[in-house]
Amino acid sequence: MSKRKVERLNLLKFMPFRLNRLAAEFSNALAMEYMARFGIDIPEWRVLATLGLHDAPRSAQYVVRCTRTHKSRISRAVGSLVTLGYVARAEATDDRREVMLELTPKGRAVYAELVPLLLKREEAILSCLSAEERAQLDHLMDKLEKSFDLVQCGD
Amino acid sequence: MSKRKVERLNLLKFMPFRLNRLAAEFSNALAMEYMARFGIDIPEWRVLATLGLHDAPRSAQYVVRCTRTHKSRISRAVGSLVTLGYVARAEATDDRREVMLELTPKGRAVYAELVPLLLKREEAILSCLSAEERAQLDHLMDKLEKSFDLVQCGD
DNA sequence: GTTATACAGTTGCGACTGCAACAGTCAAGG
DNA sequence: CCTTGACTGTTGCAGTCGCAACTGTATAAC
Repeated sequence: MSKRKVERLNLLKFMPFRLNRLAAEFSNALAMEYMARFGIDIPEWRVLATLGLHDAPRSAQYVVRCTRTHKSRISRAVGSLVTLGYVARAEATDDRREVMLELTPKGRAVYAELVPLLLKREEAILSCLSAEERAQLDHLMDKLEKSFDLVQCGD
Repeated sequence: MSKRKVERLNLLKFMPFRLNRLAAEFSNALAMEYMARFGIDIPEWRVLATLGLHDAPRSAQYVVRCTRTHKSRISRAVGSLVTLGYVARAEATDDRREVMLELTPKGRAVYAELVPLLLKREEAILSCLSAEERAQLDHLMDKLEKSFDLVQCGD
């Protein structure tokens, strides 16, 4: 009768658990900012951020690819943003299946106001790391992302 | 009329976004294993992992603290695990508000089978990093966790 | 032109989640 | 003893999510 010792696992040192916890804390710390101020949630913020990065309209499919977010989520987020008057939908002239999206002036104003706030908050949270440590973190995450085949957003 | 340049933000370099994406990928890569095999999901796995780490029964509240998971989620996860026959509920003798939880022999068997599989998978995913890089990652996450006041599980 | 296949985006549906309200229990103070 | 406040765990409810089915459009093959 073998009474071999059972291999144990400490959840607090288990990578998926730690990542989930950290991601949730990080998001919550920043979400306060825009949720309260402009009535948008995280998927909506992702759409805003993607459209705000460019000056020309983009298709919904493009946003899906860039944000790695399910198309149904993007579709609903776009719906909310249109209702809020932050985003305008327009049919594409060349391929009428696509829906072209762009920020309205009101949406651009929100974006311009939001981005510095968020970057400042991110900065505050990362201030517990030295410059070198931040560079390490960036490098490590790059490596992990690449190994997951999470390649960049093909423009 | 000031036409100042708008500050932009690249979502792919924005920490909460990256963390969320990485956490989701990591979890999905491992969740396959136990979801398919034993019909449990992530919150259920967390309960299993917490109880499996100790030999004596623990209260539900203890699991809540260790996993940083909402008590309603834990309550429902425990319900499923009891139905599956992996966990046994017993009233606490000293404080009858508490529900003491422990793994059944069947639950222990699942734990013993699952842990090596998960550690192996985690290992495979982290194999894109050198030993030094892994130490760095661990160190950086420790620092971030501490700065979020995510302190250890008070036993 | 017609058919078949592939793609973009929307929506109904079932499952899951967190919040808040709740019942049961405990401990302290009068 | 009784009341008050705090704590543990459960549950109803409303909101969100992903999947799969669907509509409408484009493209290719014949």
